[in-house]
Amino acid sequence: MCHTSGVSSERAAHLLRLSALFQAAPAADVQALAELARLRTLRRGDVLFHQGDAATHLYVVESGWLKVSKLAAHGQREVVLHLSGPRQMVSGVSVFVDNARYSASAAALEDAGVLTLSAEAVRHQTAQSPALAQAVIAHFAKRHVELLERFDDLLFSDLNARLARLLLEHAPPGTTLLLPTNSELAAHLNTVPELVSRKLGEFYRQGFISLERRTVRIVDEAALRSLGGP
Amino acid sequence: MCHTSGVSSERAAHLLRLSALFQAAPAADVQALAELARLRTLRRGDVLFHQGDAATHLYVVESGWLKVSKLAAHGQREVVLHLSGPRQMVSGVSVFVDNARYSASAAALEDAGVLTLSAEAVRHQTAQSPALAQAVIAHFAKRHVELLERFDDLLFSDLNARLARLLLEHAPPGTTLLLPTNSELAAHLNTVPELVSRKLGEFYRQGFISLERRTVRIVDEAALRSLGGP
DNA sequence: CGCTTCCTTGAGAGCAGTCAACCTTTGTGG
DNA sequence: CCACAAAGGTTGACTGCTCTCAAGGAAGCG
Repeated sequence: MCHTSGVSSERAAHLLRLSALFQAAPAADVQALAELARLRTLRRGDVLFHQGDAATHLYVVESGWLKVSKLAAHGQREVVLHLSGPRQMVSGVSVFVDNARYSASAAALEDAGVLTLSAEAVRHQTAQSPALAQAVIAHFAKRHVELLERFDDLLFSDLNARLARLLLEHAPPGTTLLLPTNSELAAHLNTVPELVSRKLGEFYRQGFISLERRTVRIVDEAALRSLGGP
Repeated sequence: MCHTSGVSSERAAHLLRLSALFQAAPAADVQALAELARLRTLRRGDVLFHQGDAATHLYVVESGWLKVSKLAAHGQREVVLHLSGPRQMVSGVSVFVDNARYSASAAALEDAGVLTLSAEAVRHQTAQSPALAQAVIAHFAKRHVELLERFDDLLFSDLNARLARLLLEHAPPGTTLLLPTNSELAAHLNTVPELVSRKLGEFYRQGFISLERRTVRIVDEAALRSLGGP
């Protein structure tokens, strides 16, 4: 599935210092963490951790993209909470809760490399370094606000609105976008692939977007905005 | 609407030290905050802050209960995110985001008293006191996990399951519970009062609960659990 | 070319939401 | 004590959105 290897502490320190979370922390603190870091390689589709697993590690993406998602109990339903790219932290939250389990799953969207840090080490370093603690607080606060926005999005909007907003965000008028699979879109919109297909078709027929193969371009921005607004 | 008054710093310090957030912090740090604290009195229904207001203050509940909820854009729809009672913090998150606005609203469920602390002062003290920073991190992490559980609840369960779980949680078998209004229940379940009425009626007719006036008691625990489980 | 995967489309079912009417309870003032 | 009003609760009929199932078509890859 995936592979863990040692990594020079200089390289790890370099990566950590670039990360959003650790860039504010003193070099010495980062160095201490870096010595303990390992680099793990993921292939597209590999799962970094499953929802419910004991939260033992914190990860920093080095390359590639991960998706963090929640899975419905029995069904196949999946909702994407967040995408994490280079320099971003994954699973920061669970690590700071006692005896926590991951409350979501993380998987690689493409081949990726992640630095793994043990929860214990991170907590210890954070307790030592006020600057690092500040950075963690700022990160959590930001993530929390993002999550609340997602709440609004998923609870108060119908599918037309969610899809319209997704298109406006990812394919700003004037640009073009190669769509991922309908399944992946569905996971972002909290729906099923069939509905994505239908709605895209409707938008096309109504002249809101142009659609060629899987390439989409916004034609009628105003229409999409009015769908996304209310 | 509501009333702000000075409060002796000894009393404020005492309250703060009892709060979940500040109990781990050094006395000197708490004292500094307490000098700046004011006590605000709310009457049932008063709104402490509205979603979208600039996030200028952090609040610690002294007495009474507040509900933190999100409101749908135009409609009347409301979803309760969290209830905060004595010693609990309200709006901790927004205060640590730059130029943030409250991402939810807070209102008093009953007459209440809250200590108000300026965002600036809290951020400053947190930067000074590592122990306080640790407490903030632990609090945020816990809140984040709670929010993700709410996600599951609202996105992956139908109304029967949500109501069943709410009943099991608030009226453990053997105990009895006086229900709030259907509107309030609806806000917890992300639905409308009519549906709450209907579902409670169904549960009663099926013999899952006993219902007299507004007093409910669980009769068939297994049935409710099986509704809440899948 | 055949396999697999994904996309598309139709038909139908179910849950949730809306609207409107009516009923119950509560509290107030005459 | 009654009359009344206001707030909340209940119920029925109806609509609409989303999901499911199933069949068939297009695209990518060996």
